[in-house]
Amino acid sequence: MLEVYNTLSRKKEIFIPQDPAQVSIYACGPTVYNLPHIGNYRTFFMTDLLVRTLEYLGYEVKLVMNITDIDDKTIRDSGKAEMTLKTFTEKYTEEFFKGLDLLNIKRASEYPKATENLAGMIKLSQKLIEKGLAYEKEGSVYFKISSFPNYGKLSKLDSKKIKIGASVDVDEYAKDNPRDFALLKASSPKEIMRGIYYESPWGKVRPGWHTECSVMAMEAFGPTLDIHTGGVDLIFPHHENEIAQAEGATGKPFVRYWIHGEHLIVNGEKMSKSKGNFFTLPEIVEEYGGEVVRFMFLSVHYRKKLDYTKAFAENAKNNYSRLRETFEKLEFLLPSANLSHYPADRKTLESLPLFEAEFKTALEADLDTPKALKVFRKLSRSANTYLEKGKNREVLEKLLIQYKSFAAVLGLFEKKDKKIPIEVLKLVEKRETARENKQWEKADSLRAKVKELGYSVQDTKAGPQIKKI
RNA sequence: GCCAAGAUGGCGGAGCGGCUACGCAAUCGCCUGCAGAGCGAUUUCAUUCCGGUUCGAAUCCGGAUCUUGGCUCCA
Repeated sequence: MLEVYNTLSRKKEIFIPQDPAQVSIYACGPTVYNLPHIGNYRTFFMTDLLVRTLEYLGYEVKLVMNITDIDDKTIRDSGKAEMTLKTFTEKYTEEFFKGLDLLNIKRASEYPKATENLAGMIKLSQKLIEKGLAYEKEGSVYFKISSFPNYGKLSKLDSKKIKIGASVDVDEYAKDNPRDFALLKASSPKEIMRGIYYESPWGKVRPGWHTECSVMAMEAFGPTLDIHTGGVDLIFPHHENEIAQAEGATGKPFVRYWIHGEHLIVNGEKMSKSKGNFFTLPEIVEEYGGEVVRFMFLSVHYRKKLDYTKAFAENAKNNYSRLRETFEKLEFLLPSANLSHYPADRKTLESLPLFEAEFKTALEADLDTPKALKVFRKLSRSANTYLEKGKNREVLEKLLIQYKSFAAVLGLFEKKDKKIPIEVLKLVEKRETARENKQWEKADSLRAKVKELGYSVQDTKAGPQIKKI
């Protein structure tokens, strides 16, 4: 039984999908106007973790994540770059996918784009106008929050008390009430000149940000979906508005479980370009590797702020390496493991189901990855201890299977190691011969050569273990 | 102003009512031609402050102090 924290109730709830055959998840995806930063990816990671956990627990999952490829920022920055909106957003969509791969984030079933869903948005707007929940003004369509009594139920904000921002939008668009939000925005003359518009009953328009998500989510799953994910900052107004639009139109509950991921901050401060503490994913991956970044995410619960600091990153790197070391050792030793030479260690074998149970319990408790990692470490230690005294094939096999099972749920150790070059293998072989003949100087110089090629050799009882540095 | 979240050892950072976090650092041992790396074990050391609940609290409940975040584009 999976328990998740539902923002709607502010409580942990037992998760029961409406359709036992398939869990429906909609995740807010990126706005493709620049390289996503590491905090963005923490949220995408969180959704990936959720999917993997559900699959581990035996569910079939369908995940849909949108790509916002038209909004104020994409229009503005594509203009600055003197590119068409399409070319510009395609470039950053590709970057986004590259980032997912770096973090072993599994692809969603679909990535619908805002620009491809205008028909649905226009239809939704029409329906809301018919119901008296929206109105047209100067070519834009706005949602009238005063007509929707449930407004504020997710964010727990009183719609009358929401502070009106000093945003330019307030005067830029003629709304009845400054708190009303746009479903469709009238395209500006400049936008029309660039071809950024769609024909609608109210003239040439482009989508409002909130509209696309409601439309694409319902397009994929119908009026009610199981889970909707996103970052905490989307609770208000984005998700609040999604609820208003969807429930206003259908009269049915839109989302059964809202799951929000906390932010990543840097040295105790919010990431921002002006503070100079803004990190894109490639920058950090460059230094630590994608799996270590993933490990960082895993080591802090998704509803807790992750304070990214140098010390924290180093810590994660060490912890990660220790786990990986054991994994590699198991893989390395297994082929040469003797069937009967060593006795099967009962204690080790019997501990495996216990670890498995503990691991599962941890994830079921609102995706408690820090605890799951703790169990993983226990397994690692247990494996290490066993390897010191015995190498029975059966035990090694079972340890490795267990190891891989944990790793798969957490999304670790998936990077396929590039094949070791023949050159390196030959050098190592020569070195072994030299060692057998006790030609230590020769052996050492060969080791140095191997190192130059970017590999290290460790002498073990089972022979030399080669690793990429 | 209105909502939230958090304060743990030399450092970083888990823990969510009783039981080992873990990593770094230190010590010992194993392994080794050497080296590195690895592995195991060990010591010292903490729970922001003040109350309360409890047989028992880092953990639950008040209060204080400090820090951070949201209320506006935002993962």
